[in-house]
Amino acid sequence: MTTQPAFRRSEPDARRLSLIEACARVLAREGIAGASVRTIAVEAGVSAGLVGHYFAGVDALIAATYAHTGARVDAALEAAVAGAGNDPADRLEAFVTASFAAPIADPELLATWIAFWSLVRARPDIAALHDEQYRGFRAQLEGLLAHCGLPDAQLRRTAIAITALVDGLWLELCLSPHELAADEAAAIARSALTALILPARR
Amino acid sequence: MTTQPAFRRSEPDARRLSLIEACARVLAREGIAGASVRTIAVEAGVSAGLVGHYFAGVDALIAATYAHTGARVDAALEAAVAGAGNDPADRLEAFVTASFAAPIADPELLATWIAFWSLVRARPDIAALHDEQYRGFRAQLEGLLAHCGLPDAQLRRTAIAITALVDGLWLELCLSPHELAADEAAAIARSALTALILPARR
DNA sequence: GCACTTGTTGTACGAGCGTCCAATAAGGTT
DNA sequence: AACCTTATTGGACGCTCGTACAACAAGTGC
Repeated sequence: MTTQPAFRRSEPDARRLSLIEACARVLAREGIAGASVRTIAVEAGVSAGLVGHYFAGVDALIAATYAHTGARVDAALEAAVAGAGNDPADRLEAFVTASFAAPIADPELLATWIAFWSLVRARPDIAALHDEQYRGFRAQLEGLLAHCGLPDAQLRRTAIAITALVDGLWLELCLSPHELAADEAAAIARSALTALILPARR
Repeated sequence: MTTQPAFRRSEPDARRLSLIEACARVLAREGIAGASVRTIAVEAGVSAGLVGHYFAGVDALIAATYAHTGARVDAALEAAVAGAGNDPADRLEAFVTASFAAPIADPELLATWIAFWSLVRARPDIAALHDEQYRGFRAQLEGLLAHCGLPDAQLRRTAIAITALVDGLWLELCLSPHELAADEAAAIARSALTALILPARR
């Protein structure tokens, strides 16, 4: 009888990624309070000590998870815009409504996102990641708005309003999924978008 | 030489309140991770054991803090509407913009609020409080919208959109206070509100 | 088949956590 | 002045936390 291996080695990058994904799942399920080294390690199917081998500490793992999740969102939004053709209005609408379709509208991702928000005030490194993410999101939105003919003077405020709307709908989608469905959120975002940019374009 | 008292007794209600307020301050400053019994007790200037005397546990204290904070917000919004006169449009605008003036626009209150949001998924009791708070907010908003002549068919979606906008602006106000000031948020909310209800009223 | 690298485990440590509870003392009553 | 109620303290309990580290073993090259 041949004894099977007690564990399998992984490519360092693959193991890093699996830890990050496990961290995201734990954050989504239990919130920041449950995101301990041991819980995350169990979720990833490894021992607790391994976390220290790949990350400087649990704080660094959480920050890496934030960065990874943010990149996922960015990529999905970019793909949605790229697939929307050349009409500026179509591209803008695709950008906004992509937030309420797969893979972004995933409840797990939204819950993870809220966990990150709750860390911003107490953790300067998380705050820096947030600011970066936020600037990128708003810059892209301002660009799309400019191509739609929105006057420069209104770009900033309109972008802030739309971002706030999207974030607020994300919140509701995550906190009260029984009250608001993703497709209704998308519909609300679409009509609100029209209402917000309509007055300025005529 | 007369020895001064080692501690002072308080009216039970006053002590309860001081614990709740201390909890809110800790939540705002350190987030949910720092809201331990000992930290809160130090913040309130009492011993750790006293928390157990007034609340079933730290979870109950946090829930009570949520309820208290929610009631504070409700009262401020109600007062704003009451002081806005009789014109339906004025009352609606007062309701929305009150969210960005004292005492609601307080960074500490906003940070506390985000800490609560991060608890909703993992804590059924907090989720229940959230739903209650949310229903109340939206019901009042729908009432104000109806008085402005908005068709019944659009009440729900418009109320959701405005609520999302307000929550999203709160978020930004709290997470990036250096990027967005309360008065600019109020201006954005005001003009967005106009844009959102304008198309439906003509 | 041996040696080497290093991914992985398990344990140990100190600190902080929530909770419980006996002892203390403050403030009012008689 | 003696007394009673109970708000308040401070310490003890068992637990989980993050981190560090020595021992182990999987996979690779020779």
